[in-house]
Amino acid sequence: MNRSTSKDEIRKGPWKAEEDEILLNHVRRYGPRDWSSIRSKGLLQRTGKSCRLRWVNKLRPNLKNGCKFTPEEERIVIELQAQFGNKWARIATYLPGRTDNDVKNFWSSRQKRLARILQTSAASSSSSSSKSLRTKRNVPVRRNTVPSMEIATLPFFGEEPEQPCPKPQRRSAEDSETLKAASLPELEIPNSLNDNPICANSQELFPPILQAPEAGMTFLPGGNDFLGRLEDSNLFDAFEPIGAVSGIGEADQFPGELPFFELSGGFRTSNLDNFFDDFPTDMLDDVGSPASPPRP
DNA sequence: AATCGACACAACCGCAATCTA
DNA sequence: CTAGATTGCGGTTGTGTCGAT
Repeated sequence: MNRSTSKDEIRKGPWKAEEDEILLNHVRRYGPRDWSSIRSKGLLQRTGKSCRLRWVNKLRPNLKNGCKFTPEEERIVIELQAQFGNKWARIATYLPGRTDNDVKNFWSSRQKRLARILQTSAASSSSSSSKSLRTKRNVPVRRNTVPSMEIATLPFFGEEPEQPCPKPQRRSAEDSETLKAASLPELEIPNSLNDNPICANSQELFPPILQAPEAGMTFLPGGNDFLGRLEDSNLFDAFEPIGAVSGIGEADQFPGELPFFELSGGFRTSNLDNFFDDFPTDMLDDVGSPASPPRP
């Protein structure tokens, strides 16, 4: 791979612990800036760009490294993506401990999954044999699960404090299936950032982040946008129109802080919780070929 | 046991915006 | 004012892991 050779050469690829340590020392001493000087001083054979990225994505304090996105975080991302588009850095400011890269990866992963689901369903719709994902991954059909719109009416703010980063590992298939089979408890995870030590700590570290980036910003729940972007209205015929649930048509206002965690009047868009996970995969069997891909 | 596909994650690249001399 | 340097962002790619077959 020729990751690093001569002294002048820029080193690429995975970071070593020693490099991280050097980078951390630099930040401790000079702060998170002057990235280019790290190389010019001969401390590391990395570009300033690379150093900055490493700091932002891995070394910065209070990052939720190794934590899968909680349903709450997933919902926030979905909402904000509908609102802002692919402004990952902006979206990430609403998710303490998450980086733009995290959000970006999460989203693209979801998009791929959705695209695959739609593709599979389109391909199999003609043959009416809907093995698709369910068969392949042995996903149980959840005909009795609570429809998303009903979930939206459930109490959203849990009581028990969430364990911070309980397990730094990927979501196992078992996790996913458990989540699907018994989604309600999972959906009632606590939402208060203050309950999460890491998040609470983040308030000290990133106070500005917890303010709405734009004061008085109008928050359109985004559900309509988001659904619209799926460009397959038939897909959602089974659901009530979003606006039909407790006056969703009107714009909500962000409170001054913690915009997504303390919305009053019910956070209707929780219908997007685990949006993709909540797809009963066979539901798509009745859907014809999408007019166009979900969204690039 | 081997293989494959899906997924999560890390890191690079190119471009744009911003800063600074 | 301007050119070069630096920083920030979004898109993309590469890799490792895990479950299913």
